[in-house]
Amino acid sequence: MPELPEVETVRDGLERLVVGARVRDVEVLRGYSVRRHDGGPESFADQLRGRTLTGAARRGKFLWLPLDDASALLAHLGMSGQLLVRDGADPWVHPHLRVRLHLDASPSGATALDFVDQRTFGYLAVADLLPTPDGDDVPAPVAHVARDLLDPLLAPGTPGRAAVVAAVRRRRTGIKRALLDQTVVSGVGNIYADEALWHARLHHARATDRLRPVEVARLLDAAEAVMREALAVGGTSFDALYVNVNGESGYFSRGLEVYGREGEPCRRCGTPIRRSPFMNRSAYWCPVCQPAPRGANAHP
DNA sequence: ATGCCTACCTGGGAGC
DNA sequence: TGCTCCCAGGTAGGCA
Repeated sequence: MPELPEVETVRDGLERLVVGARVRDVEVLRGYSVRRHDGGPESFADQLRGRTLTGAARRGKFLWLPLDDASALLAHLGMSGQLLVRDGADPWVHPHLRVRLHLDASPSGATALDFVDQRTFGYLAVADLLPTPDGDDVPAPVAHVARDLLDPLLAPGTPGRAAVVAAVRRRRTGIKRALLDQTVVSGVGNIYADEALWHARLHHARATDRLRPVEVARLLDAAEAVMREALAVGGTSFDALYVNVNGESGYFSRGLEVYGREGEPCRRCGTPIRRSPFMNRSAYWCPVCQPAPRGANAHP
């Protein structure tokens, strides 16, 4: 569910509310939610108990809280994960609560950090922080993930941004597949991919190696812009499944131009928006503004 | 090495 | 009501 703007909204909330807090105790209610932690649920709890949360960082859709011992609490929200900050003495237990960190010494008064996850595709883990060539540290499971379009090292006009354009064009696949590949550029998911392609007037099945550099550059600009707009209003929510750390929804669903609008008129040309099967999901697109390449029926 | 596909889960809503 | 089917914002791992 959450893409970069939603994860960044959560990161920002954690930075405000739980950095500086100490983990007093850990309850793992569903072992599967820590399956990517080496050592299992007991080890997960042991490595967190007594540690202080010293920051809140993010790359793409991966989020982590560095600890006071050169490791970090890593979170991926998957399709339905939430991190909710509690401050009551006896906080409500959400039906999909998977892990609860009991906190003390929190400057904001937070008493618990809850990991709630309906579909359980998300996870928490404690992992070592590894240095990158550019000087920042990332948890080991994030080492293969590319930087994202809000990263200063990928800002427009930088060599980093040009390298992303080249990496996209080097792929031998459809442009949307490349945009969703987190090892090419991270943070873009199904919603913002479709939005960016609509803004850039590109069909999702266009071959990467037949796009001109300027077309790819405009697509990346569009993806960055739409994610910044979404972030400014707290992200995209269709329902209570995506919420910030206070349980509140964002407002960007109002700003979506194509995603979820099958049959409704394109806001540029009035043509009904189409929905096509794509990677076991859907691609939403305007057949006039985003003409399909030849042979797109074989690879919709 | 690179690209594609499926599995991993739970639940809401539509259709019968 | 209740069953079945379809759909959902993601990623890793295994296969060709």
